[in-house]
Amino acid sequence: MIHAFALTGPTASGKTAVSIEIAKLLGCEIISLDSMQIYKGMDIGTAKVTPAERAAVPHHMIDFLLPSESFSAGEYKNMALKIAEDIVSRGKIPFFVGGTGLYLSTVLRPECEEPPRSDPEYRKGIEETLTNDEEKQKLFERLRQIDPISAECLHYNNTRRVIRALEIYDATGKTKSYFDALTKRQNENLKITHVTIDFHERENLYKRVDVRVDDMIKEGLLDEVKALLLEGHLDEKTTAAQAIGYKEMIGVITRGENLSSAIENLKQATRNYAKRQLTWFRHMESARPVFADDESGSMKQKDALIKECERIFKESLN
RNA sequence: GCCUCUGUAGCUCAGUUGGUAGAGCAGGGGACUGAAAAUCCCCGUGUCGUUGGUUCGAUUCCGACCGGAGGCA
Repeated sequence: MIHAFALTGPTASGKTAVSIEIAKLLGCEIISLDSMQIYKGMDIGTAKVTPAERAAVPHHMIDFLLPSESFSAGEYKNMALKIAEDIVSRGKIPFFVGGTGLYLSTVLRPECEEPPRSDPEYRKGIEETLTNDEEKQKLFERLRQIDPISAECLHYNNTRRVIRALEIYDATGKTKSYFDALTKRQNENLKITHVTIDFHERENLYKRVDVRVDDMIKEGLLDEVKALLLEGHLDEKTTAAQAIGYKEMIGVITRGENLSSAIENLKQATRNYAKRQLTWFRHMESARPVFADDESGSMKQKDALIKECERIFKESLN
């Protein structure tokens, strides 16, 4: 049985600073819970922990892939759990920190028969047939025949997930809902103490997002993306090229789009993303919210926030 | 000064041959099981610039006025 900590929250909520302090205080190693910080060279745009921070506290699941390589939540789970065991064997506490909700949810599920890896060729083949609304509905209808349970919780417009559900069936002859059912119960081997940072006043978060984006630009996000492009690691089709901050800069560099409007778009996309993250974490059963601002809307001192989180983690150790 | 266009949701704009209006974006809520920084779903009352007039009824037609854009001087 592994006992791990998790700290989640929307982008720019201050997770990193809190996590470093907690890790030092309670003896943790950090496992990044972030689908973009896995990539080498994507530092500024992902607000990756600095070398100094990494020297102070060991970080895992960072910088091990090129942006041109693909990755998945399943691989994340396998790798991260192995690392967590390793950390425990060294007498430290594994500490998941980041904003990718799916990765945390996946880690929390029990290990059992695994659904197949997703196949880009299969995806592309189907996507090409989806030229209009009618085709989408037809595809959805096929899923409804095969796996009505999965179809029920999907909208036919969400072709990405409709395709995934069909892919599982076509590859294995078993439905997506079959695999889902296997993991419905809790992972008995993992106990998690999960704190999520929230805001009473949404505007406080959005202001921080704007400041963060301006900082990224000052730190040289545009040059970072230029360099990645030159090295040929950021071609348009990869996941990494869709990352917020990267897609906008790619537009500036390769399509001559206006930089200041790209920055505005980047801020907007980040705010929208932060809201989605909030929704995800607020509804996670494991999540215990800690607010970065008080009810009247004024921001808490950083130390106060750290103390609050520390108290929850500390108590969970007994 | 004259002429033309224009003023409708936080923003950009549709629209009503006269019966008080609707899209996109923003904003809010939600979903999420190996692409997830992705993908998708739900939520639209606002002095229809102001003020007179015509009309049973005006945001819609007419006049004046006040903004804005352009043209001629």
